[in-house]
Amino acid sequence: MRNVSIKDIAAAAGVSHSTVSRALRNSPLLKPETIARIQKIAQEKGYTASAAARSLVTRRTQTIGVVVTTIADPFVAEVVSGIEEAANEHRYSVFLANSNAEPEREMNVVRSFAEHRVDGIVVTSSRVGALYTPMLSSMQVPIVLVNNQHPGEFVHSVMIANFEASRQATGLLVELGHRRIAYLGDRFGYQSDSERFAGYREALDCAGLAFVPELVSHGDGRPEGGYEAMKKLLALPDPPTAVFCYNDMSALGALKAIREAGLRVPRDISIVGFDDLFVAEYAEPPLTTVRQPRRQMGRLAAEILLKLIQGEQADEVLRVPGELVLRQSTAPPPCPEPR
Amino acid sequence: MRNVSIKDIAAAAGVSHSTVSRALRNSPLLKPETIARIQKIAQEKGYTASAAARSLVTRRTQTIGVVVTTIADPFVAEVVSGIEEAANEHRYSVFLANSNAEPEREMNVVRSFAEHRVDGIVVTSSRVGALYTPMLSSMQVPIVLVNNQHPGEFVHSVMIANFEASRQATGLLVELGHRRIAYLGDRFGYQSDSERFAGYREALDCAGLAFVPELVSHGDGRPEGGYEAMKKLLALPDPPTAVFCYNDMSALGALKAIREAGLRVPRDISIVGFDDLFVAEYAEPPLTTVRQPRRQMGRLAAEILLKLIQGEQADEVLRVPGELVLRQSTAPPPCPEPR
DNA sequence: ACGTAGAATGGACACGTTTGCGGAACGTCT
DNA sequence: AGACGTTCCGCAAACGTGTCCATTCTACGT
Repeated sequence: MRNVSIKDIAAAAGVSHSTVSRALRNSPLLKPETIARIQKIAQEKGYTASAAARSLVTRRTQTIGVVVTTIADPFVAEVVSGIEEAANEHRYSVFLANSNAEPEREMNVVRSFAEHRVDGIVVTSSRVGALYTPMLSSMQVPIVLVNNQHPGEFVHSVMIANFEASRQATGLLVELGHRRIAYLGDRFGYQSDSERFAGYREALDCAGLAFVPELVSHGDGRPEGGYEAMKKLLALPDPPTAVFCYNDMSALGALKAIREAGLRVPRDISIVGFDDLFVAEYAEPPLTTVRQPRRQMGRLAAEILLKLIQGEQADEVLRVPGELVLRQSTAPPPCPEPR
Repeated sequence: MRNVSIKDIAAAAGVSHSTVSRALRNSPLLKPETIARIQKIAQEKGYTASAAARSLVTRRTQTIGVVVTTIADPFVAEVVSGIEEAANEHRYSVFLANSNAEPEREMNVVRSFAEHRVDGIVVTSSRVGALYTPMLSSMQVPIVLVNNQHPGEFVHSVMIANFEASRQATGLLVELGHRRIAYLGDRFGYQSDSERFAGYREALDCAGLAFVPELVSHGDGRPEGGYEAMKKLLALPDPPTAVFCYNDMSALGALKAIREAGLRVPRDISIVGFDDLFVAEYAEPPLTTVRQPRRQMGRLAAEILLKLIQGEQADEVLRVPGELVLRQSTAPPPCPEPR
């Protein structure tokens, strides 16, 4: 059964289809009673405009594409939630595509977005494939990145203020009295890792603490990597009394390593994470960490994108502040053993 | 700058646009060299077909709509990941829409899907608003539900085999030697709760254990509710030695309540969850739970939907088995206090 | 050389919408 | 009464593609 079109309504109302079109868009060219009459008929017939036909002539699809490495990543999911929310408020719909960081899927994503003529794109994947960058930008639409590790050739992005947040987090450990503070980083050379590391260094400097290279260990951003990296730190002759971790996932692994070593958090060692993933709250002990306003970041990215679509100016790199969330994985350092 | 169309290519190749259309679709009506020549030109000009124009005439959009309450729910996100994956393999794109369980947004979702003429819909939200059910079904497209609590008027759905999984999980506790096994359920009357409860009852019956009403307590499916419900159980004169929880979220709350009561898991009390959320693995202790093959369920839902779109038959209610994952929150009951 | 079957291609319309332009109806002013 | 300005509406073209039908071209058999 065909969908009812503007012409069917025109026939029913005894007017031309142009008039119907205008009536449905509340054109001031029509007299109010005509508008009301036509809208009533449209309502009765259960009319729904065809986005395809409309966008064919308006050259706007009211649609944005969102690429993610995988929506199964809770971090990404919340960002997308914010994007979708903001888009919806502006009557935009979102196409979701997972790239899985696979070149083939990345091609599919580009093709799909191009064919559907999305008005703009938000990329929420830490890594964008090299070959895929030029393809994305070749399709003449605005693009906004969220927390991207290689913003390189793109202009617009929304990012967490890594440096400041990291300095603040490390600062907390300093204030608690720690003097041997380790940095458990990420080994992939991401921009966020170097920024967080820089914040860590800065906090040490401010406190007049010397930087000790042995106190830096690298994981892989996941619990397994954090676990191994923490074991190395624990094996030092003089282990740290506090560890600032690149992210919560690493911190989870670190917690496990510490537990297995028979030590207690925060009594023996303090741990600070980064992200405030849901699990941070339910770790044992609940993790002190830096909250990233993920949903908000998604909203902002969408709003910047929508501005760009309207042809307006928008922030090029927007830094949003993190928030230090105090839980129970941080405490003053243990008293030196009495001797 | 306009996108290059089929006509531009026709002009460049000195043929009619119909020929180009055929060439791009590898029609056997054209001779191979013409096809090759035209495809080459299309390639050079960076041609991308317009999905809008195409779907206007084919009456197919190669698009499916996915409604979720919120993509920020990790459970949902993984299901969606599976849906998107399967859809992509069949060259379908997905529209993602969050309903947030708000009537207004639900209306928006329906409008948006209707206007975009999606070929089918997957609903991954535990609750579908009453008013919104008829709207969805009014738009003449196939619909598949995933783990929906009120499948009511819809025909097709994919669900976890609650009863069997729950019986098995409770059975584990029985085998470990527990005799006072509690059920920490959900209070909203969801179908999954009653099915899981039924499985629990069945396992008790099989083991010849009497059902004790006091050993049933209700949370709200979230940690807070689980926490409160567990406190009630702990306050009993003769508390349970094991608890089977409606889901992992409730179990997390239960773990917290137990910790606060100064008891240890699993030494004093065993806990089993349901879902195998990511956090289950990193809870303290790591949680024994029932894994739901979320991604797989998403894939299946998409595949059923795609079959329906092709006009084929498909399973009406597909039950997928859960998998009991043994971790460290379960052990034999404590020895009775020596006296 | 000519008719013809079959292969290859073009013409035209349709899909559903928006919009510039022109025209009819109506009222107002001189 | 005629000129003119408004108000309201219809006509037609356009967006990019698919496809039926008609037409041209090619090659073949006689």
